[in-house]
Amino acid sequence: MCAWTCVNVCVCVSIHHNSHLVSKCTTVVYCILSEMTLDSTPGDMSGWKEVDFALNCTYIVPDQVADPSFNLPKAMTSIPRNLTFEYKEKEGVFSKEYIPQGTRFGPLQGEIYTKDNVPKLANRKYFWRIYSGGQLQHFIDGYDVHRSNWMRYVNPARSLAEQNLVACQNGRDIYFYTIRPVEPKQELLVWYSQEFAQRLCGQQDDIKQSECSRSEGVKEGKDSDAEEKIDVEMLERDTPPDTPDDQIIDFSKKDEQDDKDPEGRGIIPSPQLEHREPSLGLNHPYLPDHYSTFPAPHRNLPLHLHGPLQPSYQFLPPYNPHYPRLLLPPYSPPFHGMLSSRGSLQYSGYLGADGLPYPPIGAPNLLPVSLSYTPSPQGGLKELTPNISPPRGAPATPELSPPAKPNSHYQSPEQSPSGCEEAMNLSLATTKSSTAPRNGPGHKSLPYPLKKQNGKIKYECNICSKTFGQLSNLKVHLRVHSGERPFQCNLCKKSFTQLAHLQKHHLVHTGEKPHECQVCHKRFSSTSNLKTHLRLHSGEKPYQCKLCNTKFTQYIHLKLHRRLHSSRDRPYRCQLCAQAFFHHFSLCIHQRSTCPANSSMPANVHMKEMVERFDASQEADALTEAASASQVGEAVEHWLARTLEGEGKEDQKEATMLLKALTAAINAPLTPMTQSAPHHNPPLAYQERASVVHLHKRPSVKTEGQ
DNA sequence: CTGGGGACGGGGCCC
DNA sequence: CGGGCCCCGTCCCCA
Repeated sequence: MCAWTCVNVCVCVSIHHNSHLVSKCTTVVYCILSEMTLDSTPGDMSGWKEVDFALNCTYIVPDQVADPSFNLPKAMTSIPRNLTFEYKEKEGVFSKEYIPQGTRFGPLQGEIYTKDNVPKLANRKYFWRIYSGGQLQHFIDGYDVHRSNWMRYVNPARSLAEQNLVACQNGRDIYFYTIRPVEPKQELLVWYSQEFAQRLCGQQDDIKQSECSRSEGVKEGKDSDAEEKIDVEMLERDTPPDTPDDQIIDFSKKDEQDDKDPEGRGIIPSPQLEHREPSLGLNHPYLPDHYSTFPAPHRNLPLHLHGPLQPSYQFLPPYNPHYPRLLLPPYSPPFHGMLSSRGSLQYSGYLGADGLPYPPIGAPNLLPVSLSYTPSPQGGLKELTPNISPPRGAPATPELSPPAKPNSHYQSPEQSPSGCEEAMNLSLATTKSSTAPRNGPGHKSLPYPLKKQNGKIKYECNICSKTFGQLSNLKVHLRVHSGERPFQCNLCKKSFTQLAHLQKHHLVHTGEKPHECQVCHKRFSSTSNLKTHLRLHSGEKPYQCKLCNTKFTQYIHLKLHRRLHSSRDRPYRCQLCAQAFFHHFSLCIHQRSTCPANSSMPANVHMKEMVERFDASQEADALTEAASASQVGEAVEHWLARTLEGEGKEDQKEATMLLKALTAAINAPLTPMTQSAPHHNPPLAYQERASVVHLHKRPSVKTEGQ
């Protein structure tokens, strides 16, 4: 923070065109600098207010202003040039280049709702609360990608270590400030400022007004209390328990409440909710351990709902003792921190990723010159609900199918970024007015440049990094992210990303079933469905539950079936990794042999699966909890023998080895690390986590996770 | 709860 | 470069 304030002195004047801000900034900076120099213990920062962030920020990065004719959601086009959307575990916002500490992004944009005019069916996942005079004044709703800006995509930080942004309310706007330098390709992860959290806590925990901030303290309001309850209820509906198998990255899971499209039948994927968290539960630094006892799907919610809308947030302390450390990162030496990781880097001479010099980030005259087409990463279909199924009578596209050129909303060649060979980054991308030379084939109709690999163009999606063999495939794929659905059914107004889908859909209306089963002569509208049907004749059941070996002809049936296993109470939960078991001895085996949190043991996924399967077996059920190690060992042996009947020699050989390991684990003493007492009858912190590894590698049978 | 059918989404690839 | 076709996968609905 010292560094931050120091640089403020140097840079503010040169950057901010707003003289008012400059003068204020300088004044405040000197004050803080002095204070910090005298006493730099982290505790000193506890008094930092949002106004301090506002006054001390050094760089202001405005949103990109996109040409509205591009018809792309503002949430995508507004992203500043030094940021980009990327898809890792999920979609997020990443830095493209070094961003110094003390950089301000924002303000957050979105639909404004007062308490009274929040639509009943509003999706509150992106709600931000704006307070004024201690009262909740309105919400900013980032749900609509056309009204919100890129900030809606910034993921919440799950730990102090990864947090690099802090959210502050300044005036009636929300800004994100970098609280540490952000390295290139690092994800931006935000958490509330202390004050912000306080306000939210105040709402939730009835914190006394006097404990809240001087200027923006929050008064507990009964209205908002009621509102919280509603929110939580909605949340419960919004996030149905997931299937136990977190190994399956399934972005097509449905968010049943909110994602109903206007047609009321199709449900839009909600990747935001899915699989955000590692299964082993990273504890948020602000939250005590109980936090992890809440179902994972809740923890997966966006930042805004981690707030008072969730019970878990109750544990957020109004003043977090850790927080000041954020402001004084240990690696940020006084006076140099801001540029420390860049050595002698000077902003005046800063070279962009494109190798071209450009003025300091955030200078007002530095509005991006490019429309970096960064389609909504998580946007996918979800945020584009209005486009997907436009309200009747107001079709997004004419009632012809297809109504428009599929790529009509992409940039025209004239608008497209430069495609010159070296210009593979967005920094050189140009706007509509650009006269930069066009690139070779495949570039001109894409709104972003493509990379080259060994001289060949790599058709890579800039959102999810999927690569394609042909440009046309990539273009079609991009609709998944942009939400573009150019093919609309003129009968029911449903729209589709591909003409073939529309054509298939038409069969719904015509009743045509072109595919016939040669066995029973039943007819089907699709080959897929015919194929599924044929399994009934062949007896093929490719989907097998690894816990009880029940097989199914359809994957969805296996998924439904698995819930039965996970819904049973598993009272014995590992306190290290949160995996739960039906039996105490299974927990013991787990802790001695397969607990992933026990770093002293090499990860053995086969063993892990064995333990899970045995735990769910009838042999395990038959044992008493007081069973001796030898009795457990005997049961394991019996279970293995039964399970492996008819298995191949290889499997048996492998199983024998595993049995030995398992038996050894039963008899092994607990390592010090795993000696936590079994957790009896806890609320299940996590749903069962199924393994993706298949003990018996039979290609014809797909067990869970396959 | 299981099983079967219907519908749709997405990607590969050929023309 | 886009259309067309095919395939795989997933989910919903209902019996």
